Parts: sequence; structure tokens; C-alpha cells
Amino acid sequence: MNLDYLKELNEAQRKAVQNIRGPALVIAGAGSGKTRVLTYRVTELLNNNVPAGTILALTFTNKAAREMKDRIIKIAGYERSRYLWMGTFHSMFARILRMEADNLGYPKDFTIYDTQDSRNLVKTIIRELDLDDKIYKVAEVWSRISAAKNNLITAASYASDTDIAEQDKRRRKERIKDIFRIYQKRCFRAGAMDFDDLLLNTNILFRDFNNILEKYQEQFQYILVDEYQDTNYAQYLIVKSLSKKHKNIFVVGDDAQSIYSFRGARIENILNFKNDYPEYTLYKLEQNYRSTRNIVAAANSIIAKNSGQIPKKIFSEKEEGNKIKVVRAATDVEEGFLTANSIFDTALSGQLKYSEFAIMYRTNAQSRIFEEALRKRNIPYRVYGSLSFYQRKEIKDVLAYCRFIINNKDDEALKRIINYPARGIGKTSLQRIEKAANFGDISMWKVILKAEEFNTGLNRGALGKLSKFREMIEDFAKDLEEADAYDLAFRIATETGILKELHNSNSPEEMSKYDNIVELLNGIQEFISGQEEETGFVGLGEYLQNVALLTDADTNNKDDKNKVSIMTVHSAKGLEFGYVYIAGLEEDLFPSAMSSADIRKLEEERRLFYVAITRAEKQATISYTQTRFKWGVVNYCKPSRFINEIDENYVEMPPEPGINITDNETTNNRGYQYSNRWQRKTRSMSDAVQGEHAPETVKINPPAGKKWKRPAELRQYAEGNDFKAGNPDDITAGMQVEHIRFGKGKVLKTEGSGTNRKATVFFSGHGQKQLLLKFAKLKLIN
DNA sequence: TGTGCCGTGATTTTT
DNA sequence: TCACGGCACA
Repeated sequence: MNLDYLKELNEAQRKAVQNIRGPALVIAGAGSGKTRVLTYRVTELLNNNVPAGTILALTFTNKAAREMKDRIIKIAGYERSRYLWMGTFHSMFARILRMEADNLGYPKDFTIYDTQDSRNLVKTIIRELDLDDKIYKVAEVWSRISAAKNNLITAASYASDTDIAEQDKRRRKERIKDIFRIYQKRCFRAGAMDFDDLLLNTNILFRDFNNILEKYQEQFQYILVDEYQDTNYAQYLIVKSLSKKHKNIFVVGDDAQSIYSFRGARIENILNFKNDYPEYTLYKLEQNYRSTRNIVAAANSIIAKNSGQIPKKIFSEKEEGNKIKVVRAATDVEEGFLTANSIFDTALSGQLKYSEFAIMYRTNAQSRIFEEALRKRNIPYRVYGSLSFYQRKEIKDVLAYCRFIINNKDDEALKRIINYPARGIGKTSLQRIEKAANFGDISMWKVILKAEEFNTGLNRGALGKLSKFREMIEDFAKDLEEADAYDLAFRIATETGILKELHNSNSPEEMSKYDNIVELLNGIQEFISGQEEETGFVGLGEYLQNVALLTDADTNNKDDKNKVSIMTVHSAKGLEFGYVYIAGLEEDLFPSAMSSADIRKLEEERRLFYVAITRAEKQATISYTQTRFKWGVVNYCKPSRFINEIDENYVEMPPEPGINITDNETTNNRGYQYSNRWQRKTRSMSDAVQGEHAPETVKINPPAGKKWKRPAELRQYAEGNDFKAGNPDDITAGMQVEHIRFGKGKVLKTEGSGTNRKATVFFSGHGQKQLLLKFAKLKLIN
């Protein structure tokens, strides 16, 4: 037994780890060793002979759970920790729901609808009800339903709630209640739960089946929750019900880092812990082991502007370090530029790896400019949180086949695959099937099975195509018992013709889809070989259960060793980097325009800024620009209020404009002057119109008859192109070029001219590609 | 049934 | 600007 881990803890941490009984709240400041406390506490429980199967540890991301589990296995050993219930809320309760599914009338192998499936279904229903989709916007209706479910409001209680009815009526959306009802009915009919249902139905299960609740209350003697400030009401109540018997509930969180209220998270849950468990013990982890004293002090001075916090004094005993640096740029492009340069210089002079650097921003739309600037500088990077692997169309298509074979009631999967690859079953046929299904309140598959018997109005040709499709699906399904997940998925990818279609294509997009499907198949193979020792045969169903709740986080690592990370601040939570660049500190961007009217929202933005600053170990650099391209027009921007909120002792402001800021050759002074000129012009224009009440952020309109154009030297970088702007004709046959994804290659021939100019390039390892030079980011190699 | 053009609208998003 | 969805045609 390895007890050395206790020596790695400070006093507050050690107490939190060792006092294993009763309710406990750990307020863990940024960088205070929160994960360490959680993992060691679980280890401590195991060392006290608590059986692993009685410990439930809940996190918000798969990644957090996996990292914790890995560390525990290292200390306590695999055998003792293998039966831990450690995972995300959604995956742990999906597991329980599968075991208890029949109580709720669901099949054990129910499908999990992801956000896209849910939205598609909402859209279908809006159309069926013949509602105006300008008023009933899919995303909005869906989030309203989702928010309701996270607050444990079922479709029935939604319909009977007068407050809600009033709200919806005021917004002229009184039929959301009908959409909600039909949505739930359809999910049930499809044997499907969406993400929110996993939590809602767990609550319903525990509410309606007391014996089941008691069983799990008995089983889970110790419950641990990470990121407690981010729990929503549904999660809160599950945890509360489960811990009622043993009351060994240990929650860790930081009210200052609550940034997900728009997803239903309730900061009150952590603030009210003392009311729910009056006999609780409070532990405060206040020493920050991550950042320099300057960074911690700056962060503290920001968060102090918020009201209603749990009092705490975060401190650091590291070196004083540099002040927070504020950088001003003339344009968004220059901001990217200065950031890339600073990263390049810092890495070079300090002999640092690029993985020590991160660029963070408020909105995903900002990523492009940084990608281009880094690419220009030949700095390797990775964008986090963009389209995740499992959300790609081609992956979802293959998985939809898998889902459908496991659960043929899954109408959303059916709709994806019925005409992909194209087999002549078009919109009209699909609508006829859907109509018949809704009429009889049965699944679409049942209609297809007996298409002749229903009054579908399908003609002979369509019926023929349908029965071919049916035969194919049934042929796959026959294999379910015999073929393992990999064999069956492979059969699907090949026999449906998906792989062939993508392989025969010449476009690089299709080729990369092909690669992705191959990667998916490899992933399935990997899963099987990891799982086989435990359970023997691994079928498709088992794989799907595992994959449904996976996200991007599981597809990284490998070659990110020396890359700059670029991401939104939201996805940076829980991470740390030596050098952090926080971009776009402008009013109406950070804080976002949607939040400035509401003090609660503004405070959340401030917490978001706090999260961003506290990611940095050694240096935090903040930047803002004076003009920014947004939706095709230039906007004049005002520096964010957050910059001035930092205590001036810990921040280094940029020199006043007008002086030559830097002699760095890449600083573009012309861009500066250019935008200043524009600035003056528009100011006087808007002054003339609006008098002294002119808004502080002014949309700059191009002069009549002329479109605003970026100065040529900036345009070149904006387009991420290493050619002289407007001159893709530089590429000719025989040249060596480099493509961002395909690597080095040789130009075989070119055709066309101007924007239509195409090149055929041979890349070793990727074969021959046709590239439209306007888009392809090709670089010349001498 | 499949393809291309135009109009619209556009935070953050662990599951 | 850019991406997506709806509608008009082949």
C-alpha cells in the first residue's frame, strides 16, 4: 500500500482527503490542486478498504474522469480500482438507466440522441405542425425544451404551468408546449433519450420507484462530485437523493469559475450547500500552485468586482513574475500577427516548446485569424473544440447505420441513412413514410416492413427501392450475434458503398472523409481489443453505448507535443499553460454584447475572464484591437472594461498610440494609419447623425458605391496565403509545394486562370489531388 | 430526385 | 465574411 501521496499535500488538502465521512464542501481556487485532492481522496477510500463499487465519482467531461482514473490506478492498482463508478454524470446515469430501462418502458439498448438529432426532430415537428419557422426557430425552441428538462419540468408540467404559458405567449410562441409534448413522445417511440433525458429520466426513475432509489442509495456509500458549481438542477437533485442515506457526499468546486449558466448550471448549488447539509465541513484550498504572484493578484483584483462570492484568499508563493501585459493592435489581423510574433520570439529566446503556449478568445469565429497568423509564421498549432470527430457528417452516417441496426425504432438514424448513399428514396417518399408512421404512431421502420399494406401512396418504383434497402438492413442485422463490432461496422462501410463513393472522389474533402471513416474503424478495432479481455465478445451494441457519450477529448494527444493550443476560454477551463494570450478584450466581444445589459450575465463574463487569466503559469498577455472585421464590415472597437478592472499594480499597459510602438519589422504601421483615417471619418459621420449620443461602438459603412477593402498587405495575411496577393499564377507544373494537411507535394499540371486556376498535385502519402488555388493554402518550397 | 444560386443570419456549449 | 437552408430548375 502506497501512502506516500499524503506527503504531497498541504494541510487543507490533506484534511479534505483524510476526513472521509460526512458531507464536505471543498472550495478549490484556480490552480489549487483540486484534481489531486479528488484523486487522492478516492485512493484514500480504497486504502480504507471501501469497495470500489460503492464509490460514485462524477465529473463533467470524459477527459477529467479518465485522467483521474488513470492516476488512481497508478497509485491503488488496477484490481482494486476497476469497479469504481467514475465518469460523467451522463455516462454513469445512462448506465443505470440501461439496467432499469424496462421500468420506464424503454428498451435496454435505447439510443442516445445527440444535439443534432434532437434539433432535427424539433425541426420536423415544427414543420408538421405547420408553424412559422421564423417565429419558431429550431435552436431557440430546442434550448427552451432543454432548459425545461434540466429544471425537471416535463412536457406535461410545462403545458400546465401558467408562468411559462405567459412567457411563451408574450413571445408569440405559445405552441412550444405542443412541440415539447410531441418531441418527448417521438423520442419515446424511437427508443431514444437525448442528453437531458438521461438526467431527467434518472430523476423520474428515482422519484417513481422507491425500491430502485433505495438500492442505489445503499450501494453508493461515497459520492464525489467535481466542478460542483456547474451542476444544473437535475444533476443537483440526483446527487442529493442518492446521498441521502449515507450522507458521505464530497463536492469540489469554485464559485469564481462558474461559467456555464447558459447551459442550466446553477451557481446556487454550491452557495447553498451549507443549507442542504448543515453539519457539513468546509475546506478551502487557497494556495495557488500554478501561477506567479502577479497573475494571482491580478486575477483576484478582477474577481473582487463580482458580488456574492464565497469568501476566500487565493495566494501564491511562487516568484513574483511579470505583470500582465496588455497589447493594442490596429486591426484584428494585426492582433493575430503580434500574437504569433510574440509566441515565436518567446519560444525562441526561452527555448520553449510550443505546447507551453495557448491563445484564448471569447468566440470561435476569432480562431481563423490566429490560425492564419500562426501558419504564416510556421508555428504548429491545434484548434480545440472545433467540429469534433464524432460530429462529422461521415462519422455520424456510419454510426447511424450502426444505431439503426441495434434499434430499428431510431427514426432519426433512419432518416440519415435511408438515402445515403443515394438510392433513389427521396424527400417525397420519406415524407410519405413519416406520415404513415405518425398516423399509426409506429416507427418508420414498421411502415417500411409492411409498406404495401399501408396507404402510403408510394409508387411501385419507390416500393422496390425500399425493399432493397430493407433487405440490406436485415442482412446486417442477421450478423449481430456473430460478427463483432468491427466486422459489422466494416461490412456496413463497404457494402453500403460509402467507402467506395468517397474513395473514388477526387476532391480532398471527400478523401479526408474517407480517412476519417478508416480512423473510425480503427477506433472500433482498438476498443474491441481493449475490451475483449474483460468481456470476451464485443458486439456493435456494446460499442455504441460506449461511443454515444464520447466527444472530441478522446481523439487528441499523440502529436500535440509541440503545438500552440488555440481555443475558446470555455474549453480552456481546467487546463494550464506557461504562456497565455487572451485576445479580443473589447467591449461587446469580451464581455459579449449579449451580456452587458444584465448584471448576472456580466458577472459570468467576468468569471470567464478570471478563468482565462488563471490558466497562465508564467505570463498572461491580453490584447485588443481598434478595428475588427465582423460580418464583412469593419467595426471600431472600444477596449474592454475588464482591462481597467485589473489592479494597475499588476498590469503593464501599452504605450499611447501615435508613438512608434515597436521597431519590430512585422508591425504594420500602414495598417494603423489606414484604420485611423477610417476611424476619424466615421466618427464625424456618426456624430453628424447622432449628435453626442453616438454609440461607442460604431459600425463603419463603406462610402457609397465603394466597398471597403483591406489594404493589400493585410489582405495577403488575412487570406492565409503565401503568394503575392492576387497572383496565384505563380504556381506552375514541376514546382515543389506544401499543403497544410497533405504535406509536401509536386505540381503535375495547372489549368484555368485567375480565381478558377486549378492545380493537380501529387502528395506522397496522400496521392494525387486537384486543388483550387484560390482555396488551397499552398506554400512554395524552393 | 439531384444540383446550384441566393438570401439570411451569425455567443459561449463539458454531455 | 461565411455557412447553411430554401427554392428554382434539369
